[in-house]
Amino acid sequence: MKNTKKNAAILENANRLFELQGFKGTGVDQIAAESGVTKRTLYKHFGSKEGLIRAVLEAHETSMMERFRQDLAASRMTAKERILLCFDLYRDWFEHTNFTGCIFIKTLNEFANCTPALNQQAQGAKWALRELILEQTKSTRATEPEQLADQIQLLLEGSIILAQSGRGVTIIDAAQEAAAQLLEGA
Amino acid sequence: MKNTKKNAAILENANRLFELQGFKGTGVDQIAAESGVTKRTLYKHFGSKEGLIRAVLEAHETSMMERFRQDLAASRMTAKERILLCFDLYRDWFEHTNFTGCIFIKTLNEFANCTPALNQQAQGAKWALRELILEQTKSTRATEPEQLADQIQLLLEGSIILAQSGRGVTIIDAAQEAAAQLLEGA
DNA sequence: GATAAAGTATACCGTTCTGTATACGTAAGA
DNA sequence: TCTTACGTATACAGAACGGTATACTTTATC
Repeated sequence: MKNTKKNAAILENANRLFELQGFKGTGVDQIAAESGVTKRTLYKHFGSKEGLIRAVLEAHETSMMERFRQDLAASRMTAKERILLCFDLYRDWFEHTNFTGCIFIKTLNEFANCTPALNQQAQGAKWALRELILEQTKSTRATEPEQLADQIQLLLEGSIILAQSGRGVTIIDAAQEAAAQLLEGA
Repeated sequence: MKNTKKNAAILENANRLFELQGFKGTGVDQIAAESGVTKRTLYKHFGSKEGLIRAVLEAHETSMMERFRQDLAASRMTAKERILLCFDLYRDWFEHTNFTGCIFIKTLNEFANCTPALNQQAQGAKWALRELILEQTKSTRATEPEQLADQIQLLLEGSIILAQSGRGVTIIDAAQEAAAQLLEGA
């Protein structure tokens, strides 16, 4: 019991600090300190910094996908509406005070050429999102659901970058509009 | 003369290593060593690591924009064709053996909450790209050139992320297709 | 050819990094 | 109650970090 509570605290703080400062910009000491835990304990639980990052990414992917599935299944909507709802979810994310970009994108950029395991994990998360979108595009009876799913994801990923680029939250409106247009044409 | 040659060598190597390993993942020692220069010289030229990063970003933005303007002005094309050509340029970039993502996106992700100056510089580069796209969308006589430019950039930025995510280079085809469709509808 | 700038080699400073060792407290189950 | 497992506090090892100092050598210019 205590075990899982400490564990969760470490994961939460690690996730927060990694998002704020990046992976290589965050020391294990800081994570341990802010989690109210000694380094010794942290290393008992996760083995290494890389092990901790793996755990953080896994937890993040799980909660992200759960969140998506919940929100998409919540109300009775058409597939098209569900796809457009994704952009609303992103809008909420961007409006959150602590928005600092996507942790998987951070992973891809920090570890691409030095830690393949982490890189693959981040790629896996992005792929999972695509599969989720694909489920929806298939339901729209679009002629090319795979390409449509790719295009929706392109807009979503792009919106993360531009939201980070000082473009206001309004960038998501342009993305949503584009998605609507693509859905119409498919 | 020698001065500028050393200077260029440092900038090139720093750019390459930052792209490969990230900013915080690359030490000044390595940059100096691989540039055939002592740390002393590097610090004489750029003052600090942050100064070097600033110079790298500035040089990168300059050469990127020059490259774009050259390629877009090369042949006689319609504005729509020029916009679609941007996706071909990105395809070339992705196919390059050393593609490791966008250095400005790396900057946004590594320095968002600890070095505002670098963050602003990266935002500036993304904004410059948008302005370049906007010039083209205005020429298409689209009803909403600003939103259209945003949408084109969304697709371009998204394609960088998905190209890094193990999705093949083919992702750029989906992006280009989407752009064509948006241009048609505008 | 003298002079002054700029480069080199090398060593160092203080800090921070990941990761470990030692020694002590605490909780719970047999 | 005793043991086992897990936590703490603290200190340290060894390396890498950004940045600087000293002393020697090259290079360009007047």
